[in-house]
Amino acid sequence: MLTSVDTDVIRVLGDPLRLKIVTLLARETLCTTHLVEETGAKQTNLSNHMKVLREAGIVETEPCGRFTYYKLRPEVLAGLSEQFAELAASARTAAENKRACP
Amino acid sequence: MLTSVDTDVIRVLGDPLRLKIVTLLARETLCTTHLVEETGAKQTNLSNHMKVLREAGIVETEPCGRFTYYKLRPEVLAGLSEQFAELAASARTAAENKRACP
DNA sequence: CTCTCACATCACCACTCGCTGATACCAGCG
DNA sequence: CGCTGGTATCAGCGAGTGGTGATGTGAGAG
Repeated sequence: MLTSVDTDVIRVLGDPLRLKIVTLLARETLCTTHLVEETGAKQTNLSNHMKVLREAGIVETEPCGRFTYYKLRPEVLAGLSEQFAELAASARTAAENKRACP
Repeated sequence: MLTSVDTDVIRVLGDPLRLKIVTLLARETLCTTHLVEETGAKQTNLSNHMKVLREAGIVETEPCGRFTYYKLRPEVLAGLSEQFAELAASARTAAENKRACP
């Protein structure tokens, strides 16, 4: 089926700041301090968003001394990409499948 | 670049009902009445969501007598898919790019 | 013409969500 | 130890958002 896209991950990525975090993490593994510098957001706010990303399974944490490093889980993004690709492919063939007026 | 993902489309697709609508429209072109039947939502609510989808450029309208047919724009979904694929690909190579602790 | 039906818009309520400040926790350093 | 710095959690506030009922509009049927 092509309905298996769960909205939780999409909703989480729908926030501009979180998407920026994901974009940054797509380049390199970073800890909260780096993210605070890069995004300009408050530490509390960042930590909050990181919790959301963690609970959505989008990022993984890796403690390193006092620091906490975050890295992306590519499978999640790849899965999203594939599901959107399926929808797009299905949509291309569905243009002429017009259900009759009731 | 891989930062060009605009969150508007993602946010719009982050709603369960809207994603269901998109999934249905990926199969066939439907009008509001059909969508009301399929989703069980109120007509007003549906119309509201369709407006959001329309303004996000995800669907197109096609009047047919008294009925209004909606169909997906596959390019938008394909673009999303590609951008997520880029992020995933970048994330795979970024695992060992760990910035030094400050 | 008038009535009906499909659809859109408006106004309102309730709720959720993001942001913030205060605070607690934990690891290393002296 | 006690202190410092990095992180997580908590409570609260304000703004944005989804759902709903009432109402408007426009095209076909009779």
